[in-house]
Amino acid sequence: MSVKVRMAPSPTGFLHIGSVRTFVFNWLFARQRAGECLLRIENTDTSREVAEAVDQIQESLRWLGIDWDGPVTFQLDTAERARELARELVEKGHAYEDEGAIRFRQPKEGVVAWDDAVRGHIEFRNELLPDLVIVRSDGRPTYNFVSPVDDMVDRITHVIRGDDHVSNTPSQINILRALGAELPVYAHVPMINGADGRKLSKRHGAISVENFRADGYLPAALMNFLALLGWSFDDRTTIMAKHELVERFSLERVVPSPATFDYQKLDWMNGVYLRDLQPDEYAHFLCKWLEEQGIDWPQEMVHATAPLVQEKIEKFAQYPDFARFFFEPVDPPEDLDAGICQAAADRLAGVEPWAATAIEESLRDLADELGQKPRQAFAPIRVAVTGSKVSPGLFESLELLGRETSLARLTAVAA
RNA sequence: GGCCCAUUCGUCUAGUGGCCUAGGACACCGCCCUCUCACGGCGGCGGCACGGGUUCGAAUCCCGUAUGGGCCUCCA
Repeated sequence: MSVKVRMAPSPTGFLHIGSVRTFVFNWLFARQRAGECLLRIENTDTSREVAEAVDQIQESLRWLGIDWDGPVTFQLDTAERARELARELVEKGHAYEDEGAIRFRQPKEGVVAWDDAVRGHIEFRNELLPDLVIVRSDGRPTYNFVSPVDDMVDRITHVIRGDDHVSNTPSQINILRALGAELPVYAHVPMINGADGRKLSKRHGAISVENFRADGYLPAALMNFLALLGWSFDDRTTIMAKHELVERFSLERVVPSPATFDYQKLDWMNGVYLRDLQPDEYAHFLCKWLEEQGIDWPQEMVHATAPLVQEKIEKFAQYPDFARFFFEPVDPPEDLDAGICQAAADRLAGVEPWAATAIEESLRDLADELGQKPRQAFAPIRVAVTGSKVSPGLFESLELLGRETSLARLTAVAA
């Protein structure tokens, strides 16, 4: 039998990375089993809805490479259907009116239990479950009612969601039973915390997909990282392309305990993906990112610098500072060794051809003649030319900058 | 407070009673490479929350404690 899952964000703002991790699991599961993955916006609480959120959510998912089957649906669209079912429940004695609202009548004895695909057997005593409101006095059905109803109507086979829903599950199961519906398989995946063990929030760093996009992470790297938060393939595999994740994912290997979001590991992983790109691909993604950030440096030059920075930075957000000297004037400190800069300028004036290897040869000769170690001699030259003690390869940078600019920067220090 | 859940290096995790002298990755430290930074190579540091059981044998099973989290809204 084919599986069917749903991703169910609420449109209250940008897509939170924790929700996305849950969606990644849903998506991987569905794609692996050649099933369906729906996108349902849970907008039952109209007061918290943010207008642009619905578009934003889709844009974020598309960017990450997560697609969905069929049109986007809205929880509110099934409100009428839910109201009818609520009335039926009242007629059958499974629910009752209470000050204009309708409450679900929980069974008063026994237990409600399910075998969670992630956490195993879980059970609750019915007598402890409150009779929850399923339709508000203003007629809008509540989340805990519409959600199982939609799952029933959509014939969802696996409900894969955050474990903050564990406590809602017994009530939703009782509702589904009262409705005569078949139960889906439940899989409650652990939450993601910040380094302090608290819920991941702004003060921890990037939290929405848009944040990560703006920081210059690659979608494939982000997905790889997210998939590994609470799931693993084996004891050693960490870098996995999308198709490999799809092939290898399984709910059985999702762990039940919460995970901490490790930004450093994400950075490392993104660096791995960045370095693995073909040079032209790298340049292409870099240009796209710069454009998104509103930085309009000449594309041709950006392309030329790409091979010089590819192995040096872990995310595109580091590019502007690292490569700025290619595009803008530098402002080196006063205390540079003017002598060696002038000597370098003199030497470089006659280098032919103006290419990294010839430049390197010439500067090494200079260092040699001055009786200095290369690292010692090149330091002031680097600062004079790039404005920083840390930069892409010096000789390649000089080549790219061109003789004129290079000499100008070197002599500017001497002046 | 009640109910439910979780607990292996700092972090992500492997581990389903003997393969564990607990493995890998990130981070960190050291060395090598080296024009800086990074990459790469080599090495190091570091963990089964605690206490009881069960068993010939427990990170793995059971009970308790502690800690953390979730839910207990006419929020989702």
